[in-house]
Amino acid sequence: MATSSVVDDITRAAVDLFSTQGYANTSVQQIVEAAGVTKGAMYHYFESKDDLLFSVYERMLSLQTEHLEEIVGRGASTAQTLRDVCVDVIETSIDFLPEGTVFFRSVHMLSEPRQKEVTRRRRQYHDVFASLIERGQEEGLYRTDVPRAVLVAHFFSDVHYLSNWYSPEGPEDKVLLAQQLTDLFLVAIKA
Amino acid sequence: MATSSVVDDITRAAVDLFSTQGYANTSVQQIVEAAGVTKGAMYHYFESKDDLLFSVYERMLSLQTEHLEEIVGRGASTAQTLRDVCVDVIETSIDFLPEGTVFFRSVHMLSEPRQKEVTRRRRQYHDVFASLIERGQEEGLYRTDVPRAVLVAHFFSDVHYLSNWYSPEGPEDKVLLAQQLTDLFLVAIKA
DNA sequence: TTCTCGATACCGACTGTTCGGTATGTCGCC
DNA sequence: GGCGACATACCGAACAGTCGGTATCGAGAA
Repeated sequence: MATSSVVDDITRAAVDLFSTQGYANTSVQQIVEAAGVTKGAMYHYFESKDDLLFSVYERMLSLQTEHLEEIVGRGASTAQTLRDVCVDVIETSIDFLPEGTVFFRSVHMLSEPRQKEVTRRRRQYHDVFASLIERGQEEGLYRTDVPRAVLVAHFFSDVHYLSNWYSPEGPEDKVLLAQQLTDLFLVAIKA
Repeated sequence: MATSSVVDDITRAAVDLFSTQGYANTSVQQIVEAAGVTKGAMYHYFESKDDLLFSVYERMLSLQTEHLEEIVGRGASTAQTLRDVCVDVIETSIDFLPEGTVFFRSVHMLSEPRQKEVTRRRRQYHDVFASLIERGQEEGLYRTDVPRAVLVAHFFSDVHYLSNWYSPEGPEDKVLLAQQLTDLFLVAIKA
């Protein structure tokens, strides 16, 4: 289909501009010009500028949830599963660094219902993560002197912060970094 | 001075609105109405909306830099100094939670020069922090198998992320949380 | 094969409104 | 009488979204 190309072009341009200029500072006109299409085309495929932003999140959230389910589904040990989940979410966050930038900067610009939806989806992810830690705690693997919510937040803070300092052109390698951050986390929560 | 009250009222209203609605979604009109003053008053004390945002950062950055210098100036051991710095920055970040929200969400909305200035100031802080870790590494206290930049980012990610999940009304106590997060960090970087 | 018709995929000038910023004025105080 | 501290009406630009159009195409009737 030729349509998918148009949609992709628009999405790509939007992510690019949103991540460098911010959502509010980017006009629809800029996006369509960068994508090489017209406003009419954009409003044919997207309901609103808001909708465009949401679609960026949609894609990321779906992908990460998918990965999570796949990894948990493997049925490995708790320790191995948690490690794999950590590494994966860090790696995919690096793969989608611009999306992450947009995400953390501009979720609050979404309309109420959409913001709720995003929050709901993220919480689902966090809940699975938290239950993994809980299982590990029951197995005596992880410390219990710090509230689980703090442990979870402690991990996701790294993921969140990536878009604020990591540069693919920098010295850090993606795979290595994912292992290092995961290791820092796992060492910290060890019983 | 009565003026300081007006300035404070405006700043308070701005932080409040910026943190709940975002910078771009908050009009100058809303701010002055919430502060109980007029546009004229605001533009008498602030150059622009941008200036208003910057002043919020100014205050936070100055305070944290001040604290940092005081703590380092005490001349305690490296381990103790680092611990104190960590606890302090977490605690003050909690004290200035709305400011933090605004900060991390809207720095990119600042004008180029001001953004540069903010980045410069933050880097200064990070550099002092990094040199503390370096000193600790030389003393054999902290691990050296992970790049220092990663260790630094790992810590500041927690500080950064606070405004995304912590609620003063929630079950976590400020002082306790600061200790817990600091502990997680220090355990992770131990040699 | 040709012609029609509906539908999908766009096009781009236009509009209503919002909002940052300003110009001009007023009022009290030194 | 002039200066600092505001008040208020107003301006002009930017911008999201609209709307009346056109082009292309596939299916079915003739």
